[in-house]
Amino acid sequence: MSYAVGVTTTPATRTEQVYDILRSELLNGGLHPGQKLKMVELTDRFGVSQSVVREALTRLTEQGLLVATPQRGFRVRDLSIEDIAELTETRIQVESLALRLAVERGDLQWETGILAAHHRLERTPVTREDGTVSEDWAVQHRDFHQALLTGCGNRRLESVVNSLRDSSELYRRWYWVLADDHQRDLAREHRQLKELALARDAGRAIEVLTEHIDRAPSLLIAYAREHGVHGLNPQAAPTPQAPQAPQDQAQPL
Amino acid sequence: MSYAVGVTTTPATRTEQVYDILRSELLNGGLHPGQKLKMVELTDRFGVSQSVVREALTRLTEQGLLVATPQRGFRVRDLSIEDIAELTETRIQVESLALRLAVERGDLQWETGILAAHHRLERTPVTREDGTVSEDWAVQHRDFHQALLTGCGNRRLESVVNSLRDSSELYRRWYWVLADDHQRDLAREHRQLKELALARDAGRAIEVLTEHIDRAPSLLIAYAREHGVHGLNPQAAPTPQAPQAPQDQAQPL
DNA sequence: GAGCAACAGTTTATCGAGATTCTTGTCAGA
DNA sequence: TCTGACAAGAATCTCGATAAACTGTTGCTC
Repeated sequence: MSYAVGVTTTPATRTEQVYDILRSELLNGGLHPGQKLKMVELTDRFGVSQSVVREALTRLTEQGLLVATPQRGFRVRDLSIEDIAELTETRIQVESLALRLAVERGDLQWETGILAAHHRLERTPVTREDGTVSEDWAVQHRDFHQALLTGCGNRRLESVVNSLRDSSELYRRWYWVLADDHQRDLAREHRQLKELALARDAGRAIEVLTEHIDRAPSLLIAYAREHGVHGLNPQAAPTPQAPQAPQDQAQPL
Repeated sequence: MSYAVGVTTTPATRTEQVYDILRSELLNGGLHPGQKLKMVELTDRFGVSQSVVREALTRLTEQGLLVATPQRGFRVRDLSIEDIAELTETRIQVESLALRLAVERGDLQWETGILAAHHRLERTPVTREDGTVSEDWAVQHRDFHQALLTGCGNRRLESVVNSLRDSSELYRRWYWVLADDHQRDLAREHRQLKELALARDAGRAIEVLTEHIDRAPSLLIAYAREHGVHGLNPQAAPTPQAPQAPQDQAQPL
């Protein structure tokens, strides 16, 4: 899935390249909730035409990562406590479902995949030297959770789970910054998940997964209650490590 | 939701108009699984530029209703037994979940909504004079099921359910034609759903809903097993009532 | 007759500009 | 000081054309 490091298959179309970059910036917290995405900026930055950027933004909009208003352009989806709560509830329910099916149906290949993904995750440092979350870790993390569920043998269900997880990623930076949670032992949670899945203990695996998913959003909601809802407004928030989009790394395609 | 009949708010952009039309044709079975969507045809038909059609198609692709291949255009998603099975399983699981939450949490407004939607559904004839399924009924049907679930108070979950249901709609015509099922008493199923929901009997409501969702796909799968998998290939199938896209109704915007 | 290469016709991806619509800032009047 | 109208500026949506890629056919070689 992400082994092939040196192969770097160049995407066929420019739209896809722009889409990939924008998407990864969104999921890695490079863009603020509510932030406006300006056409000219993006076309300049990528050195492509409007059509290309527009299609990329349209796709991200359809995924629920952006919001489009006719004649008024695109912006990053807004944060709100209600949405975080609903999103989290949905994720917990649907992902538990998928995990149960996976534990029931998973075969040898599934087991092996979990072991491999967990090993890679374990050996990838969470943060970089400068303290920001490593993109590499984010990839391994995603892969591990995907490996857990892939045994369910239902691609539709998997894709629902993935799409919900992506939506949560939009908020990850804000979990990390606003509700920073130093006691958390992420590695332990992942180890438990791996072991319970392999032991085919669906019940306890779901318990751990629920706690795993719920922890960050719960803290974020608690933070917001404490500091007033406006604590969730990124502009007003105690602006964290380099929240600007890395637009200085601009490089034409 | 669909009360306002005379208001016909003209969509702001041309893209949206084209998108709406195409989407409704897809969901009402106006287009074959696997069918190619040609640019020139569509631009001619709607009297708009390529950009407009392209954006509409891109959005439908992102929803999983179409499939896009770089340099090779767009086509309607293919039918396959595996996909129908997976889609149905996912729908049953997720929709049951939402129904359980709705029954637990629904308030007076929810109850009223179910009654109203059911009444409208009951009074709308299923088929038109010529035997095809009425689009109006399809709308009322959708609204009724949405009313059932809206009590769950979770918009994310609702939107997952809706998106899965839309995907199933893609296949509805083929259920109808290939596995035509004359013994079925749809009205009774809906009445039961309404009554069990209002009686707050989540368990039995879910039983009925599961059967309701599962019936058509089960029959279709059985049909395919009997006639060979190629029975699912619309081109090869005993071509039903007017399977052509209604492209003669072309009218520029 | 099978396989391959070149060619013409068709279709898609991308571009840059024009027509519309929104946003912002200024100014007059209450 | 505040409200509302107006105009300049900026951004979006849509268009039609060009460049690039694909498809199918023909003719050639073995």
